[in-house]
Amino acid sequence: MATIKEIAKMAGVSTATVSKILNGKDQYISEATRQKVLEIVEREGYIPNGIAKSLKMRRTKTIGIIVPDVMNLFFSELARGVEDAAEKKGYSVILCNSDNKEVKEEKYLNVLQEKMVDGIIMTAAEDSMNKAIKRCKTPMVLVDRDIELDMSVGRITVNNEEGAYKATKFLIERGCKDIGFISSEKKNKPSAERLSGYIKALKDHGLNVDDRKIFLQNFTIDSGYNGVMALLEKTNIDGIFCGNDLIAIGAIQALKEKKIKVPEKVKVIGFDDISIAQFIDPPLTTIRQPIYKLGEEAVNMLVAIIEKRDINRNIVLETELVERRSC
Amino acid sequence: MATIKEIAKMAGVSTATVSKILNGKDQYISEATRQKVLEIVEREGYIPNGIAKSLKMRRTKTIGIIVPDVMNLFFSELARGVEDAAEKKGYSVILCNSDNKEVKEEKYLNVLQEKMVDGIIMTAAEDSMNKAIKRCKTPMVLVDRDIELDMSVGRITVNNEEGAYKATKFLIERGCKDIGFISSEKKNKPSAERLSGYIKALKDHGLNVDDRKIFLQNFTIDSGYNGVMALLEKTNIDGIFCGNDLIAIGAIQALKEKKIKVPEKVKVIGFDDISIAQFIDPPLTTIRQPIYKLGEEAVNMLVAIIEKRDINRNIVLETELVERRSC
DNA sequence: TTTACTCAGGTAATCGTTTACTTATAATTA
DNA sequence: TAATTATAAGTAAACGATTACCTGAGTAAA
Repeated sequence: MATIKEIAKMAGVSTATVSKILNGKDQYISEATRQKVLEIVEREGYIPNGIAKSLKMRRTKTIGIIVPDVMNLFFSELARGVEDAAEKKGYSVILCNSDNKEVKEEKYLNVLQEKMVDGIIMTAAEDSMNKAIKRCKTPMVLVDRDIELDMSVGRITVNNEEGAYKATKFLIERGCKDIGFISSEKKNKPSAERLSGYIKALKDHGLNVDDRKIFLQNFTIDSGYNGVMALLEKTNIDGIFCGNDLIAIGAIQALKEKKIKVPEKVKVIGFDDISIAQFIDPPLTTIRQPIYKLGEEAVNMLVAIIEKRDINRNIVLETELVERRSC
Repeated sequence: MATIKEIAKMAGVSTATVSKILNGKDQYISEATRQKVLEIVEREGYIPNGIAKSLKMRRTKTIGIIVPDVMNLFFSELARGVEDAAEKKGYSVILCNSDNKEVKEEKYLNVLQEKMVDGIIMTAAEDSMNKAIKRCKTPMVLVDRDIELDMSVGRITVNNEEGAYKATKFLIERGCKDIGFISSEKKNKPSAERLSGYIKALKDHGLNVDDRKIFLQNFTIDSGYNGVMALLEKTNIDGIFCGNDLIAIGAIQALKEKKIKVPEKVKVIGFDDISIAQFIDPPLTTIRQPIYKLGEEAVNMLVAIIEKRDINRNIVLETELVERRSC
């Protein structure tokens, strides 16, 4: 692979001249040499060494994104939003899957710092990550899950409590009296917030909160299935608010197995509106999060932090109820 | 951020010594200095600058992956397989979404080369990419789609024709006489191969190939929907082989809308076995591709090429029919 | 005593850019 | 004419690691 030095020699100019031309700092370069250099660059298929450039410039035009799992539709959409926005701004993105494991999160945080990424977008598993995050000097924005932390990092979340409130209220208005809640553990922030919204809505409408109707495990299809099975053993339900759409999918599957009709006997509402929510049977009523936008906004905020522009470092996006046929 | 020079000064040793210790080349380092250096490294939270390292070592321990769209479940699973395997081997992965657009593919190919990735894994849209690919000096393996090219790149594909043959044969054995085929355009290699398998199976079983039963558009849910609508206008069908599961989802949706029962009136079989195939209604019978494994194998092959180990550069994985309730 | 070898570390070139300075010439101004 | 300015380059020092080669002390063998 040719280097700038060789290109310079071929063109009979200095490396400085080549560099200036390639970077548009050609105010004081004659058109003749400009053309000649460009020609040789083209002919040789010269590609500048970005690593050398990064070393000198102290920036890599690369950001890292740490998510639990890209195979999860929520995070694949988030990742896509991030990548699209990053690409527009001239950044590449390094993808890391943490499986919600602290040890992997910490490892990736380290790798990304070694690779000198300009910034990191992260969905951190738990509050216990805050030491590691604090130690990290790279600009960072936390997405989806808020972490107890000082204000040095950006945060982009969704109004979970209000979304959950809307969902629960919707079920109540459709006549449900015994509403179950299936979600992830409380140490998962969004899950905890959705639980609050659920409880608040019940109380506001004179329904009482019944622990036997609450099942907290994971944000997975399996948990949805398990949740329904567990709930049905202990109590009666005529509606389920699922902490996310994957849970809703598992829940509906379990209900079908039990020959319980959705929405006639039990109404189900999800959270997220992942892309397949409309294609399951029945099409899922759910609380839509602007997932793709979450990713875009994360990049915008991150780049602002990187460029030391002054911006709002705490964005909360709103949700929207999407009515389909599962309620 | 501290540099190796500062660490060396604090420890009262040379940078060479620090470097050797950090890289395990400490055969000729006394335990005392080793401890002292490690202590200071720990205390200062020193993280070596990977960019500088990469410049000197001429490798980045990073690979790039170019796929049409991570939001597509097929590619998110592929990406996950790649990332997991890469992580195990100490590589990071830069994610690029091409939307099947040549201009984006070429752009990313360039960016990745500038970033000096050690290798590239790619699902290239069309044969027309082969010039750009040939020009690229970085080790590369093509996944999912084969491209007319000399043997300098690795390829990992699936036996599409045989899978399609199995699928079509399965429908025939279930009593279907009028079998439609909905898939992507022919310039998409896997789609073309699946078409061949479909045709071969029909011929082998004495059924004739009817152009009105073939609809080629995209590998999307919408295309599945459009395909069914188009097919129903022109002809009768009692079975559909869908070029992938997304198409099958759209097809089933269209059939439901038309009040045509699946599988009673029309049997549907997909291709891929993406993670949600089992959760749609009815659960989708499909030809499973080892998608995750495709990603893993791609990394293994790529790393072998990077390390100049001699290996088979053309792997074809087998498919497997997964029977569920849509047939 | 001399030679040779092992041990424990240091010196400095190198990777491929960018860019603050410098230089040289030509053009303009006073 | 002299001084200034604009134009068109070139020089070389970083950026932060790695590592081939070098050094000097101690030890063992001849």
